[in-house]
Amino acid sequence: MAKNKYRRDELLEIAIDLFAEKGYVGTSIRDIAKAIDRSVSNVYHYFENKEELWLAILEYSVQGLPEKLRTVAHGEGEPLERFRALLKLHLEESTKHQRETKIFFIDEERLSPKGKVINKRIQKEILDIYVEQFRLLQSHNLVRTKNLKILAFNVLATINWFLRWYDPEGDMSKEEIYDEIIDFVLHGMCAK
Amino acid sequence: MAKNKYRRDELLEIAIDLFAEKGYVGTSIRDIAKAIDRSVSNVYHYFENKEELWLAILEYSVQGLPEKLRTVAHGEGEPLERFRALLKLHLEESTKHQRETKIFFIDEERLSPKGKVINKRIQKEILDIYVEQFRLLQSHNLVRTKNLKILAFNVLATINWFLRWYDPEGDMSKEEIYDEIIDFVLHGMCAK
DNA sequence: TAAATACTAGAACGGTCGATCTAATATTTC
DNA sequence: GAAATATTAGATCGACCGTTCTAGTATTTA
Repeated sequence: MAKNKYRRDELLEIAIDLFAEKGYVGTSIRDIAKAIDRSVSNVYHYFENKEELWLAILEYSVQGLPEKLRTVAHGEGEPLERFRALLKLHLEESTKHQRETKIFFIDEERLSPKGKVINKRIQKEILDIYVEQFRLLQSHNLVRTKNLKILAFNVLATINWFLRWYDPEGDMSKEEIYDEIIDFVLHGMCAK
Repeated sequence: MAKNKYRRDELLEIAIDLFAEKGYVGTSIRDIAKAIDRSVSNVYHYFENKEELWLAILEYSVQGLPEKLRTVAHGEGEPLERFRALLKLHLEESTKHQRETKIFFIDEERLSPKGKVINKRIQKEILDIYVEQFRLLQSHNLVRTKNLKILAFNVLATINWFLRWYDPEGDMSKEEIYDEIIDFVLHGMCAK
């Protein structure tokens, strides 16, 4: 009972790697099976089909992100400091699940209706968290911009684009990069 | 001589539509032929293979972007106003070629080595234009951030992400959105 | 220990893929 | 008007796709 869970997760890990590298359509079940040196049947034993495998990856990683973000967003403290913590957590979580988050954005259009719905829902949840934060900050006169939705898009742009160029092997430490990004975002939105 | 060019371009237009919607791997030559009600051979008559069709799209649209941006970047006027014009042009061009620019970012990893090289080159050219601008602005004490490359990534993030959510049918006019984005970017980078 | 269940491999199925081949019809060139 | 060339359709190729089927071997359950 512990073993099969282990083998299932191994399979998920490999699938994440391949999906992140070659995309959903570009990765075949045979590719995944071959990469972990098992048979195709083994994949179908743990997952009903390719789409369910994809959804399992989402559940395994990205699914929980909105809840984590909300915990910080609804927490205690000064509004601006809390928002700063929100950005930091979001960047950290994205880095931790860099491959999965990348998949999440790359192939969203190529999924079945069911997959699309789930994808859209998660993105909407995250967007709403930010818009809500901006409304709060606005009531403290801490936001300059008028359109909060566009502001949210711009902030999410910076966070999500970061995943495209960030290289763990690069010169700069994660912390340094986080600080630069947070600085950019805060000045981009703040009133003073 | 005019006619075949015309039919070739029609083909390109359809291909852009489908690639933007379904991605490179997700769109077959048959899909393209069927969408324009021609035979598969017709596609292969105008383009050597699928990859060449892709490259033709790049040439048709995105290829010229760096040169256009450079023209503004190296133009006359106050550094900051010139940079503002650069952002505006970049947003306008991206919107004009929204579908192609989207393709450009979506499937970059699924190309042949040749395609990847071209893709990377264009992205590098654009990045360099921005880094150069920032160096100039920095010498006028107009840039707050230390790391110019990360700053460039952040600015490009905002511009490129805009293509993902912008809906021509939406409420806001393009001009309004451009202004919001430019405002966000300028405050994100500027010193004062 | 016997029956039920979990797991695994490999062949096979129907379908689509990019690409090619054959052959016919326009169009241009001389 | 004849030869060369451009353009078209449709059949066909081998490779690969997601998925299923068959059949075997471990492992758990009673």
